[in-house]
Amino acid sequence: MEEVRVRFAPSPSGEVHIGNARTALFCWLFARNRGGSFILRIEDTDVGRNREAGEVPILEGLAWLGMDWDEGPDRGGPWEPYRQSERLELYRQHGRRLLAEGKGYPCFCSPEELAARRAGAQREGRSSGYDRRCRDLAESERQRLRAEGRPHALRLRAPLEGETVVQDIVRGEVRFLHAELDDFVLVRSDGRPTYNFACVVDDHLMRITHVIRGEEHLSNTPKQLLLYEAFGYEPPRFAHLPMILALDRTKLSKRHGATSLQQYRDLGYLPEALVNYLALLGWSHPEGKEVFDLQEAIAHFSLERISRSPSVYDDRKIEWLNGHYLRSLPAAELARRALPFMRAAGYDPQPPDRLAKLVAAVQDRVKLLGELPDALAYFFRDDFHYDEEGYRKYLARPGAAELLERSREALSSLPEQDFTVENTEAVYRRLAESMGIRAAELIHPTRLALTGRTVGPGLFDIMALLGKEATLARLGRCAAGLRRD
RNA sequence: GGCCCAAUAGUCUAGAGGCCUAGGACGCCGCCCUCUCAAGGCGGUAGCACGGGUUCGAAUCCCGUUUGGGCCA
Repeated sequence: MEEVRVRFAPSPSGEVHIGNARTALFCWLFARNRGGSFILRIEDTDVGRNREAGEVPILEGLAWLGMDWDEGPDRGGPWEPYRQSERLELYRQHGRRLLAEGKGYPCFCSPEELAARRAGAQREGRSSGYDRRCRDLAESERQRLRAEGRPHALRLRAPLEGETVVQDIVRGEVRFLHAELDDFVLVRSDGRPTYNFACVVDDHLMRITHVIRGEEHLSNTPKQLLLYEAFGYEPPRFAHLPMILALDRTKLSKRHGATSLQQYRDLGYLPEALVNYLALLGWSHPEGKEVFDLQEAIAHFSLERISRSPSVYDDRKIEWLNGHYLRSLPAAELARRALPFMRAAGYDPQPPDRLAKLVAAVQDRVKLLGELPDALAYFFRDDFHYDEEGYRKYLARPGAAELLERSREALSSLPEQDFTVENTEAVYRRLAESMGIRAAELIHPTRLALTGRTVGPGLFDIMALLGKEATLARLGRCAAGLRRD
C-alpha cells in the first residue's frame, strides 16, 4: 500500500487558531494511524505580516499539543524547502510550462480594471467572474503589450463546458459546473502565486497523498483539480473538515474570547484537555469514548468518522474536560505546571515542594491552572478581606469573638509538629462537644477567620497547611477585630 | 447575487430503512455524601427544522422550503 503523506499548511500569522489546531490534529492523527508522514509547510507568500517570526509560535503550539512532524521548515526533508516564500522559482517554472503548452495565458487587465468590470457586471446582474477578454488575444497583440512593459498575470485556460466532480472522503461526490468557474489567476503580475496554484504545485512535488483541510477550501477544490489535469498530475484524495463555529453560530473570531492555542495556554488549559476536546469536534470515537489520550485517538482515528455538519465550540465542555485532567494529575506534576502561574501572580512558594501540598488541597476545586493563584492566595498573604455575607452570618454576632478565642486556646495546646489534620480536627470536635454545640458552629467562623472565605478546602486541611503559628495568629487577630467593633 | 456544503436536546455527538419507547457526554435541576465549596454517586430535564414523496415500515432514501455556514471577494 502506498505511503500516506499528509501536510498541514498554515500561514505564519503568529498564533494558532483553534480551528487550524483541529485541522492539524486530524491531519496528524490520520498520518500516525496509517503509519504515514506528517509534513509542515508554511504558506507565507502573502507579503506583509508573514515573516519567519510568525512561524515559531505555530511550531511551538503544535509541539505543545503533543504533535510531531517528519518534515518541515525547521528540520528539512526530501522535498524542501518547506516555506512557500522559498519556492518561488518552482512556481515560476510551473507557470512557464503552462504558458508554453497553451494551458495558461497572460492577462494584461489591471486589478483596477477588473474590479470596475466586476462591479459593473454585478450591477447588471451578470456573472461577476472574469470575462476572459485576454484569453484569445492574438500572439502579436501579446507581444506588443509585453514590449510595452505592461504587467500581466497568468491565468488558467479553463474548460468552458462540462463539470468537475470532487470525490470528497467526508462529503462524497460534489459537482461543479465549469460554466461557473472562470479563468482564475495562477500567478499575480508581481510574480506571487495564488493559493490554488502554489498549493497544487507543492502538494504534487511533496508527494502529498491526502489533503485534509477546512471546509472553506471545498470550493477551491475543483479549480485545483483542473490544475492537476492541466499538469497531467494525479490528484491527491481530499477530505474537507466541517467548520468550527462560535455559540452564536457565526465564525469563531476574536470577539468570542479566546480563539488561539496560546490564549488557552495562558488561561491555564492543559494540552491534553485541549487536544482531547479538539478530537471530539467533528469526530467521534467508534466506541463512544469521550475521554482519551493521543495514543488512543491515533489507534481509532479514521476519516470516515468525521461528521459533515459544522460544530459549535463549547467552553463549558472543554472546561469540564480540563478539570478532569487537572484532577487526574499527580500533585507534584500539577505543582510543576502551576508554578509559572503562581509566580506571575507574585506568589513564590517556599520551600518549592510546599506547592504540591497546597495544590493538592484545591485540586478538585479548580478547572484551570489560572485559577490556582486566587484559590491559594490566603496561603501567601494575610491581608485579605472577610467575605461580606460570611462575616454577617458567622462573625457579626454575639459570642463570635469568644468562640474564636476558645478555639485558639484549645489549638494552642497542640505542639507545633502535631498540628495535623487529624489532631486539629480532634481538638475541634472535642471543644464543640464540651461547649454543647455542633462542630459546624466552630468550623464556619474559623474558616472565615483563617481565609476570609466561606468556601474552600476542608478546614483542618487548611489549618495543617497554614501551620500552628499562622492559624493562631489569624484567629487571634480576627477575635481582636471583633472585640473592637 | 451566483455556486457549494450542512441540518438529531442549549452544546458536542451515536445512529448507514425495522435493533429507536432515539443512546452517550457537557450544561441545567433534584437527591445522597458532607464543616463550606468542589469532587464523587444516583436520578431527572430536553432533540430527529418544516412540507411533500418512496416504502409494509424513514431520524436514516428522494424532492422542495426554511435556516445556518463557506467560496467567488
